[in-house]
Amino acid sequence: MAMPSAPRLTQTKCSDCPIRHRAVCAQCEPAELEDLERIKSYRTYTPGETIAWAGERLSLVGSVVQGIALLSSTLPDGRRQMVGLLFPSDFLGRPGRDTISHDVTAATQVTFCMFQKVEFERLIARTPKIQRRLLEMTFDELDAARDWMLLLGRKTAREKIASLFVIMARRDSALNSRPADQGLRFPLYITREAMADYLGLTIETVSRQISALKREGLFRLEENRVVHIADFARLLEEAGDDSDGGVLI
Amino acid sequence: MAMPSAPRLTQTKCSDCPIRHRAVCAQCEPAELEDLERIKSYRTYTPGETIAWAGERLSLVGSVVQGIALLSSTLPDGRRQMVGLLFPSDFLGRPGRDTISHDVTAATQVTFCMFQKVEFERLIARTPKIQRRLLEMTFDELDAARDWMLLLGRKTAREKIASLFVIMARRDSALNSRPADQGLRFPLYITREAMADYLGLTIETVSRQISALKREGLFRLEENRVVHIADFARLLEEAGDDSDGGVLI
DNA sequence: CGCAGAATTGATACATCTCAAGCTGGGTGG
DNA sequence: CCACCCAGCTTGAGATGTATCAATTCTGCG
Repeated sequence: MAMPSAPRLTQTKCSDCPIRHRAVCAQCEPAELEDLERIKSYRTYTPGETIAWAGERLSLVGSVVQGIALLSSTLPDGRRQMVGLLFPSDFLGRPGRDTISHDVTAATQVTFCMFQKVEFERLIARTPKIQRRLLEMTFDELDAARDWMLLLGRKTAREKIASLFVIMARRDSALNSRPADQGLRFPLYITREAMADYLGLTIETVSRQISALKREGLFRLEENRVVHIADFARLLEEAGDDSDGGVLI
Repeated sequence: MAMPSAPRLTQTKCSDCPIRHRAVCAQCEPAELEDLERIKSYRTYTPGETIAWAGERLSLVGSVVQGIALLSSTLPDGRRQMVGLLFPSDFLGRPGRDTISHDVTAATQVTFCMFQKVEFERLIARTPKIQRRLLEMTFDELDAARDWMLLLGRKTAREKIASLFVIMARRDSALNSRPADQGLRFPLYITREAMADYLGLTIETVSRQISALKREGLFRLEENRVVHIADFARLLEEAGDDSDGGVLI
């Protein structure tokens, strides 16, 4: 399995959209989808491209349709911390605010289904179902952020790497069903630097811990970019959280 | 200034409520407040008391009216990380979920204005204004959690302490207007252990850094529990984030 | 083929943790 | 009223995990 080829999306029909049942529009009726279709537009960014800078005015909000985007904060002296990893169906932006609080960059080629913020605000004001879905998604992100706080504050470098791989395996398998005969595996969409920024480590430590876990047979790497997990339960154990017996989802 | 005396609340009228204009009910009209008044009830917990355990069924949601509550997560081996600090007007619980994801404890005597979750859900379903306010508050908490991720992942112990004091000074001054002639000051409602758990440090490191900053004249401590800040701008600088010139709020 | 960015590996430094001892203030009971 | 106690806090000395600095080695690509 090579890294994803990422064909450029030219999607227009919501009913065929890959994130139709997961995104902010998940609970919409056909009539409500038509409302959305009238005001949506697609935007695609190339890997490494900056989508927005923290503090910038951003008059758009929207969902990741394809690819991965990164949210990060930077201290004045350059230290950086990733604070969010946006997978397909995740929502970017905040209705009711006109600046964005974090830097947003494209990790891979990434396509958004965007709305003008003012139009989206009008829409949620008259469509409580969408507002409710957005509330659910925001609570989910808050829970995820808090879980990440536990990782950042209390886990060792080894546990951090194992936890990251667990999360990425779960998120990937929720989105893509891969042939089961090849075992559990997922692409590492992000660089060592992005991993380091997500985990609050340096790239050297990330590299050393990946090497150590690999050496101990927890996974193998295909061309340094695809992880093949040998024993998911053992990886979960290394992640340090409650060992719930190795259930994937 | 001694630690707060915390008179027990026997509040019943929303219109006199100290958090009336900040909590989830902030935008409610008098008629909507009546709806809330019918289903609300007060609960008070004593310092140190456990309010709920992570994973537990919790059929209540509500707002902190008075006092401080702590949200934390624990790893199987006992390492703990605080993931939230609930001040008056902050909301606890998640409509649409019947378990709570974190441990909740009382740092001080703390009083909640609670609702049965099912009743609150019915209420927000017919009162989009409350749902909208809850969405705003959840976005604010998400932003705060992400800022905390930057602290946990990238700041030094010294910066962490300075940042905590900045946050506590801001939150305290937003709630209580203190006589200006005595300079900027706020009570440390939480123990060194809670600070350590919030900052991802040990209590020894917290203690050493507090001593160091105190020695350098950034603040003084009154009976080890009230912080008198000598130079807020300097404290902000020590916190490491963008030095925006020492504005309090 | 050779270059540039990304990743690995090694040697050393240092911030924070760990373990241990002592201090402080408030409460209790003789 | 004083001696004691205990939880919370401080301070010290040494251990350790991760950062830092510095080479190499990979990998993809023109």
